[in-house]
Order: sequence, then C-alpha cells, then structure tokens
Amino acid sequence: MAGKKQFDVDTALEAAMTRFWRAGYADTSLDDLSAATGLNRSSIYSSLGDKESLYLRCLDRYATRYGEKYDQALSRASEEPSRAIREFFDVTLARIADPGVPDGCLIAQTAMAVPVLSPAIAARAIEALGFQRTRLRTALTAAQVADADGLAVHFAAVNQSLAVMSRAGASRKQLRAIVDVSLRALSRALDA
Amino acid sequence: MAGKKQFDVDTALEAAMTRFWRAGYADTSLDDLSAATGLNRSSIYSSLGDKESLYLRCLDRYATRYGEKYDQALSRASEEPSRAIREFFDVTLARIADPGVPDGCLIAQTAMAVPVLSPAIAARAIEALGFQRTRLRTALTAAQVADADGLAVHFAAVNQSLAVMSRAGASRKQLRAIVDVSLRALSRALDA
DNA sequence: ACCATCCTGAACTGCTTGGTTCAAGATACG
DNA sequence: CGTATCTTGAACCAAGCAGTTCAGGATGGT
Repeated sequence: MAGKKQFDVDTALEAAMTRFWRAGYADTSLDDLSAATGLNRSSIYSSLGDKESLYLRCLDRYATRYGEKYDQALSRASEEPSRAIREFFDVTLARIADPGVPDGCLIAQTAMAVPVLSPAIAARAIEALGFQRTRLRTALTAAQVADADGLAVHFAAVNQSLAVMSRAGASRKQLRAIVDVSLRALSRALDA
Repeated sequence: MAGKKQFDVDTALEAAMTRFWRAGYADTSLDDLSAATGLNRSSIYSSLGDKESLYLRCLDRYATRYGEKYDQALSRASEEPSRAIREFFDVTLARIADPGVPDGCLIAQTAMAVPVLSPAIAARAIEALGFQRTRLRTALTAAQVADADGLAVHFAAVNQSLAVMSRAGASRKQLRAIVDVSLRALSRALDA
C-alpha cells in the first residue's frame, strides 16, 4: 500500500499514547511502538519523529483531551462547587474504570520519572500539573470558597494519588472512599 | 584489597536502594549500581544477587525503615489521633525535605511501574501499600474514629500523592497544604 | 613466611536499544 | 500506459544492556 494515501496519523498517535501511558517512557521501545501502531519503524520515524518528540506529542494529546473534560466538569463551579469538584474526580474515576484505557495517568507517570527524563519532557509534565492546580484554584475562587489555594493543590494531589492507587490494584470502592473524604472537607469549607 | 575482610554489605545496599529510589528499576543499570556502590559488577552479582533480587532487598529495606517510623508516629493514636496522623505525614514530609535522600517514594515508584515489573516485585509493592493502609486503619480504629476504613485509605493515598507532587517540584508549603486539608477532615470526624 | 581466602578488573556472550538509510514495491493521477 | 509519490521491509550501526566467568592480586590468620 502506497501511492498517495497515508495511514491515519491520529490513530497511530492514539496507539502510541496508550502504550506510553501503560508502560512509561523507559519501558517502551521503538519496536513496542511499531507493534502498537502497526507502523514500520521507519514510518514512525519519518512521520511522528523520534521517540522523545513523539512522547511530547502524546503528552500534549493526553493533556488536551482530559483537560477539556476537567474544564467541563468545573464549568459550573460558581453555582454548584461541590458538584463541580465531584464531577472533576468522576472524570478520573471513569477513566480508571474504563477497560479500554490503562490504569494510572500519563502525567503522574511522567512526573515520577522526572529525574531521568529529558528537561523538555520533565518541564511539560510539571507544566501540566501546574495547569491542573490553576484550573482548580480558578474554579474554587469563583465559588468563593475559603482557602481556595490550599484546597486546589489538595484536590490536584488527591487526583494524582488515584493514579498510584489504581496501579496498586485498589478497588473502585477504595478510590471512591479516597475522594469522598476530600469532598467532605470541601463541604465543611463551604458551610463556614 | 582482599583477604578476609569484606566490604560493608549494608552500605552497598543503602547506595543501591538510593539509586533505585531516584531513577527507578528500568533506568538503573548494573553499571549505575556499580558506580553508586563503588563495587565491581561481579561483586554485586556474587554478594547481592542479580538485579531483580537486589531490587527486592532494597524494597524490603525501604519498607522496614520507614514502616518503623510510621508505626512510631501512630503509636499514640488512641490518645491523640490528630497528632498521630500529623506525625505520620511528618515522616514523609521530613523525608522529602531531607537533601540526603531522593524525592518521591520507592514504593510509589514501584507501584506506578507495576505493569512492566516482574510479578514478584509488583506483589511486594502492592503488599507494602496494603500494609500502610492497615497500619492507618488500626490506628484510627483504636482512636474510635468514624469511618476508619475510608479515612485510612484516604490518608494512605494522600501520603503517596506527596511523592508525585514532590517529584513535580512542589514546594514544602504546597505539600503542607495538601496534608492540612486531610488533617482538617480528620478533626471534623473526631468532633462528630 | 606461608597459605587459604576473598575481591577485583577485564573480558566475553548474546541480546536489545534508538536511530538511520535505501532499494523495491504498490498506488494514484495525468 | 507511464510516471511521480509514498510506504514498506530489511538491513545496518554503534551503543548499552544483564549476566557470567576467571585468572591474578591483595590480604589476614597461622
């Protein structure tokens, strides 16, 4: 197959992202990516770039996709803050419950490997986490919650903790319990 | 240098553990371990075993060392639960603040890599996390707190989240804020 | 002084890694 | 039909990997 038609770059990118997400950067070889995407090594290299730039593209893809979902969940924070934060966590819980997608979180995985990753990749992961915190802080500020800063970083952290715990085989019930304690803390802050 | 004296196995194990802790299993080669311990490749192999069994020994070493500290922090939970949990988190915060030791957490790092690690290593990490939850649940039950189970898994998760956030360069202030929200949730649970 | 003991450096194996090149083949369009 | 365009598989490279072996040198105990 050749001539003018090209393979679907988007599909290949999705497969590569999923592989990186499950196994991490170090444990994903070009052969793994080749097998996952169905593309030849040379095709990956010529149309998706080398391993590092491909990883960066996957990071962006991941951050954009779930960033939009988080934004949507938080969009009505000023009217119903409790519900907004609950829906924020539901985005993560639904992702973990989805059998078509790996456990964990690509951003969290990248953050854990910061000391051994290239500065460019490390910076992108840290940036994404910072963006998540900002997202939450903006929503909580709009809802006029006391200590919006502290709660924002707490929720961002608890969200990441779900990635770790899901990798360790935590049940959905346990993941829900983790979130519930944080949601109760928000309720108290709203009462005051 | 040879004859009858041996190098200090304990010192070597400590160096290996630190290296694994910082860089993870995949990104630590035998040459890295050799450089870190100051031992020859063949010395590592003959007296510490292969890479996998050495990693297991490091995991145990880590779990035992900090497990004791966590136990100590929680020992007076029935009398002063709030203080006990605060001191529990202080163990982690002090470890992260210690410049002589890497950020993050060896257990969390291992948990994140579960899908690509050997079953033996994966099982040990999951076991360690389960033990942490049990430790907390026992303490909270002794303190007669409502929803000890939910709080235990929440605290265990938040504790792991500190590893992720510290790797992403979070400040001590931010890490403290993450913990504070959880501690407030405990206070409310104790009031009720 | 001697000998048993242990460590060390170096080498070697077989394999995988990321990266790159290129000729051959398949297609679509004029 | 012919030609320009694109993909593909295979091969190649230098490097790094884990694991293992072994001869030789340094040491401690006697």
